[in-house]
Amino acid sequence: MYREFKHLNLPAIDAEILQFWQDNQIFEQSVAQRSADQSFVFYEGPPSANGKPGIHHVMARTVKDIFCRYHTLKGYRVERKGGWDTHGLPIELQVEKELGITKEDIGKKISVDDYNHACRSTVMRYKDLWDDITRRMGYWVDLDNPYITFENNYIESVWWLLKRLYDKKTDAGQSFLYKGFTIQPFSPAAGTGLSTHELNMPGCYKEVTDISVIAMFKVRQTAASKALFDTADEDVRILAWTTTPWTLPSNVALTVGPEIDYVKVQTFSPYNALPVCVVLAKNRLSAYFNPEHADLPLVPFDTAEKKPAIPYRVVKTIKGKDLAGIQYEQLMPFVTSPELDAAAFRVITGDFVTTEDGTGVVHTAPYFGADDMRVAREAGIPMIGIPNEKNPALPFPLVDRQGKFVEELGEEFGGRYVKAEYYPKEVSSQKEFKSTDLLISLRLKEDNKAFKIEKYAHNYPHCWRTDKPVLYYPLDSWFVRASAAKDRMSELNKTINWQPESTGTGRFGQWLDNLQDWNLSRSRYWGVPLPIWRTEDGEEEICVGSVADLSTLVDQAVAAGVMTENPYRLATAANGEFDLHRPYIDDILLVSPSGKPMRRELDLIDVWFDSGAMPYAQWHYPFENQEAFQRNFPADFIAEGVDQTRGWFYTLHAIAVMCFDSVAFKNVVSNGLVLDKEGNKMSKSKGNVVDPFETIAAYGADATRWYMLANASPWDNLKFSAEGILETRNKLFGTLYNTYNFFALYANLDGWKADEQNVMPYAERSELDRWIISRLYSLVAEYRAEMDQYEPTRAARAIESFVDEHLSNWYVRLSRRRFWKGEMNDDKEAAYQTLWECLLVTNQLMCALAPFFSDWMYRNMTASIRANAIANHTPLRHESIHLGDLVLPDPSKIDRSLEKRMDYAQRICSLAFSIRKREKLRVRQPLQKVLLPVLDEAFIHEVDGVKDLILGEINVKELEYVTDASGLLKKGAKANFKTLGGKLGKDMKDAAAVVAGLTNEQISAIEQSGTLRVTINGNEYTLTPEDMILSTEDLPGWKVASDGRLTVALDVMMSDDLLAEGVARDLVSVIQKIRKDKDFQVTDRVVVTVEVHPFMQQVVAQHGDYIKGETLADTLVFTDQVHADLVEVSDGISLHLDVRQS
RNA sequence: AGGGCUAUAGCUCAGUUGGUUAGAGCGCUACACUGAUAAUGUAGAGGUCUCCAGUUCAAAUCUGGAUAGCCCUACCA
Repeated sequence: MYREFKHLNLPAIDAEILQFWQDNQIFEQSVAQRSADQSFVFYEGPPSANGKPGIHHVMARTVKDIFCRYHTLKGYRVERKGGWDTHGLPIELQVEKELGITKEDIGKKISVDDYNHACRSTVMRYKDLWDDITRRMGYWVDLDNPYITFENNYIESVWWLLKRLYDKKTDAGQSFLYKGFTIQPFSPAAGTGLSTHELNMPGCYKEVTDISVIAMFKVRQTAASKALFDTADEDVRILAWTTTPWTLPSNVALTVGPEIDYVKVQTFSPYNALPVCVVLAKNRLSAYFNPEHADLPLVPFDTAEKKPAIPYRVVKTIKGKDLAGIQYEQLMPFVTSPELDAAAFRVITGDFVTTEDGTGVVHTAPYFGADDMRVAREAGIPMIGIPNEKNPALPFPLVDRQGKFVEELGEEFGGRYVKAEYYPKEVSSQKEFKSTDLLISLRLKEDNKAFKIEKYAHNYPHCWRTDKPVLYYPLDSWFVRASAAKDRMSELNKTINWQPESTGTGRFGQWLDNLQDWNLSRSRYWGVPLPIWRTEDGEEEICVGSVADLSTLVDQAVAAGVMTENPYRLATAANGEFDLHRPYIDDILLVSPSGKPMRRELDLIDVWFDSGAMPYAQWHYPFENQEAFQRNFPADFIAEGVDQTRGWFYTLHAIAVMCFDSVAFKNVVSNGLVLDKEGNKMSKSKGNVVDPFETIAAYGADATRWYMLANASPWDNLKFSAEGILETRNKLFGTLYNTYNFFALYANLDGWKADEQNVMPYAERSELDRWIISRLYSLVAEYRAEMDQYEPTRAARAIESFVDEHLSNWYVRLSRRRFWKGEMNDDKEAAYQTLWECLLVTNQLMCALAPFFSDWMYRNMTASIRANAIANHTPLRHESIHLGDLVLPDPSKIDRSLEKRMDYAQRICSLAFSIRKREKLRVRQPLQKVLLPVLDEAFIHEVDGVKDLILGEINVKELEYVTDASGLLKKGAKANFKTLGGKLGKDMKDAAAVVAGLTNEQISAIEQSGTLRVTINGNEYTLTPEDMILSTEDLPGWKVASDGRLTVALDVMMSDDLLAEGVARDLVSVIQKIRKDKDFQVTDRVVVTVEVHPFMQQVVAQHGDYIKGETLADTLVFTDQVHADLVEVSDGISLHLDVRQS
C-alpha cells in the first residue's frame, strides 16, 4: 500500500524525515558508501558561534548543501568537515562589553588569563542554536569532528604556515613575513590597528562633515624661492587645504604636482584684508576667486561687509616642479628644532596630486598619511615629533595612542582628543564644546594663517566595532609580503570558476591587481600569537614553526638559564596541554644563538589568517593526516556571501598561492544579501529581521530552501518574503503532493506495484507516455547541465516548469481516465509505470534542493518493493533517496519530434478552448469538427500522431486539414525581418508594407515558384518564402483563433445528437458531483433516480449505457417520486435527482 | 571620490547573436472545468522596458551620458 494523506504538511514531513535520517545515519552512509578515490572536496567557511544564526545563513548554507548533495548523488565522496571561527576582535569586544571593561583594563583589572578564559567560554555560546538550525534546515555537514580555530593543533598548523612564509624569500631575498613600520588605520577607541579587511566592512566609510581649512604657509626668501618674489617685502603664502586640521601641527612638507601649473596671486587676506600673495594651482583659481573681481582696484576691501568683493591679480604662473625646494615657515611651531627647521618645511613633488579639490597643494604630515609618508621619505624630509632616543629618525608622533595631542602642544591643545567623536557624549554634546579641528582652524585664523575655513562633507573610514573615526597612525606591524605574489595570485585566479563570473574577474581580480601587503598584526589578547621571538635590540630573531621546535628551544633556554623550567614538558608530563595562547606563551623566553634572551613579539595575528589556514589546519597538517590533506586540497567547491570576497576568499587564495603555489578552491559561488520584503537590509534596530527557526517551523525547510534559490539567482540580493515561500509551497510541493496522492489512490485500488525487473518497453507505451518520458529525460539533461555550471536557479526553475506545465497539467490531466477506468490492462500498466517513473526521477532531481520532501515521497513510493530491490540489487534498494545514484541522461529516451508534436497538440487545444470560451460553448458540449490549415508537409503527419489526444481534450468529433486547394483559406504574409534586414537595408520598411499587402494569389504563387521579384524604391529584390512569415488570417464562415502561424477553426453548428450527448455529459457531471458530496468511495456502485423529464429520457435512451458506466450506476430510473433537491443539470434543464449507494 | 552590478506589469522574475504583438508566476476581475479540489483552464485589466542622446532599415537588447539603488575599492589633501 502507498500512504495517502489528507493535507500537505511540510513541517511534519521535516520532522519525520529528520528522525529517519538520524535513526539510520543516512548522512554518514551517504558519505561512507562512496569511494575515497573519487572525492569532491568542499570547505566549510567557519561561522562564529558567538552570534545567533540568521535567515541569511540559511541562504548561504543552502547553496553549500545543494552542490554537496548533488555531487554525492553523482557518486562522489563529499566529506564536509564543519568548523568554528573562534578568535578575533568581535569576540573580544563582546567580552569587554559584558565584563564592563575596556582594553586598557586587561592585565590590570582583569588578568589576561581570566580574560582569555572569558573569551573562550563566549565563543561557543550559541553553538546549540547553530547545531539546531543546521539540522532543521537539512544542511548536511559533519558537526561531530569540527575544526576549532582556538585549539592547539589548529594554532600549530597556523604557526607552521607562518614559518613557511617567514622562510620563503622573494627573488630579492626578502622574507614573506617581515616587520615593518607603516601608516595604518588605527582605532584609538578599540586600541588597535585595523586590517584593510576590517576597514572594508560594510558601513565603515561614512559620509561625515568635517571642518576643512585652507592654511597659508609663509614662504621664506631663499635662493630657491627667488622666482616667487617680485619685491623684497612681499608676504607670499602657499595655500594648502586639509580636511584634518589636527594634522597641521605635524606638517613637514607641502606636496605639489610636478606638471601642474601654479599661479601667484596678489590679493588680500579674506579674514582681515591684509595684503598677501598666495600660490595655488591655476585650475583652482576660480574656486576661490570670483573672475568678476579680477579688475577691481587692488585696495583692501571692507572686512565689515558680509560678502566682500576681494580684488586680485594673477601675477605669475609657475610649474610645480619649479616650486620644489622652496622653504616655508613652520605653520604651528609647537615642536621644533634647528635640525628640523633645516631639513623640513619644504615644497616637494608627488604624482598623486590632483587639482580636483583644494588648492592643488597637499599638506603633508607623514605620520598621519600613507601617501604623505611615502613622498616625505623619498624627499628625505624628517618626521616631526617628540624625540626618541632609541631611534632618532623616528620621533614619537604628536598624537598618542588614545587619540590625544601630547602635552608638548601646550595648554591650548595638549591632552585634547583630535576627533570630537573620541570625547564622551556628555562632553561633546555640550553647547560650548568645540572640536579640536575647529579650535585649530580658529587659532590659524587669529594668527592670519587661514585663508578659508568651511565645512566639508566627505567619506571617512570608521572603526567597524566602535563606530568612531579611525586615525592613520604609525604602527609597527608584521606583514605578509602578499604584493610579491600578486602576479601569481592573478594568474591562478584565472583558473578559478567564479559564480557569478564578474565577482572573480572584476571584484576579486581588480583587488588582486592592486594588492598591498597584508598587515597581520593585532595588538590584542584572544587570537593566534605570532610565533616570533626577538632579542631586545632586534638583531636576532627566530620564527617557531611547531610546538616540538618550541619545546626544544625552551630546553636550550633552560640550559642557558633564561628559563627555569620547560612548561611544555611539564604540561605533557602531567597529561595536559600547554595552552598556546597568551599570556602563557608570553612567559616563554628563548635564547638567541649569541646567548641573549629573546622575547615573543607581542602581536597576535589577523583572524582572517586563521580562517584562510583551514585547508591545512583543519587536518593539523603537516603534523598529522597528511594523506587526508592531500586528498582534500584544493577544494572543488566553496560558497560564502559576496562580502567574503576580500575576506575568506582572499585569505584562502593568498595562503594557498604563497605557501603551495596552488589555488585553494576551483569553484566558488558567492551569494548576495538577504534583504527584507521592501529591499532594506535586515537589522535588529529596524526590527525586520526574519527568524530562521520560525520560518522553517511555519513553512518547512524545503519550501524555504527552494524559494530562496528559485526566486532569484543566489548572487542577486534576495528580497525575502513569506508569501514567496507560500507560493513555492502551493505551486511546486502542493502540485507534486497532489500528483502523488492521485497516484497512490488508484495504485492502491488496483493493487499496483512497481517491478524494476519487468519494465514495459517505452515503444509499447502510448504517445502521451513516451512524450512525458521524453520531457522527463530532457529535464534530466538540463538539470545536470545547469548544476554542473553552478546555476541552481535555472535548475530549480526547470524542475518547476516540468512539474507544473508538463507533468501535472498535461500528462496527468490527460491520463486521469486511464487510471480510474476499468480493469488492469496494458494501457493502465503503462500509465502507472510512466507516472511512477516521472515522480521518482523528479524527486531525485529535486532532492539536493528539497531533501526532506523528496525523501519522504521516495520512501512512500518505494517502501513496498524495498525487500525485492535489495534481493535483486536494483537501484531502489536504498532506504533513502540520498543514497542512490543520480539518473543518467539518456538521449535514447528523448524524442524531439514527439515533443514538437505534443507542443502542437497543446497549442491547438489552447486555441480551441479560447474559441469555446468566446462562443460560450462549454467543453462538455461535443462539437462536430475542428479545422486545421496546413502549415507544411510535415504538419499533417505530426498532428495525426496526437489527433486523438486533441479531440478528446477539446471534445470534438473529427479533425480535418485544409489546404490552399480548398479555397477556404485567407492567407496573410508578414516580412521576416531577420532574413530580410540584411538584404534590404534601408528599403526594409517599405518592403514590409509590400509583403503585408500581398494577396492570396501572390502568396500562393511564391509558395509554388519559390521566388518573388519586387521593386522597392527603384531597387529590385528577389524574395524567397523564407523571407516571409505566412499565416492563415481567416477561414471565412468559421470561428477562428490563431497563435503565430498556427490557426484553429471550430465548427460550432449544433445538431440534436450533439446536444443530447452534451446533456448526457452534464448529467454525468452532476451525478459525479453528488457522489462526491456524499463522500462515496470511488468504487461504490449507485442507483440513480431522476424526475420524469421527456428530453432527459430521450437523452438517457440514447446514452444510458455511457452514463451508467461513467457513474458506476447499476440502475437509472425515471419516476415522479424523487426525494431530493432540485439540481440544474444543463442549460435550462433543472430537475430532481437522487443518487444512492446500491 | 572612483570602479562594478542592477533598473522590464501592483509584486517576484524571464527575455538567446539587435528583428516588428516584450513574456511567466503571484495578486485582481469575469467565465469555465473538475472522479487530483488549499488544484486547474480561458479571457480581461495592468508596460514610456528608469531618463536623455547616439549607432542602425530596425534598440528592452549595442554605445555614451544622466538618475536611483546596491556592492566593492579608496585616508588624494
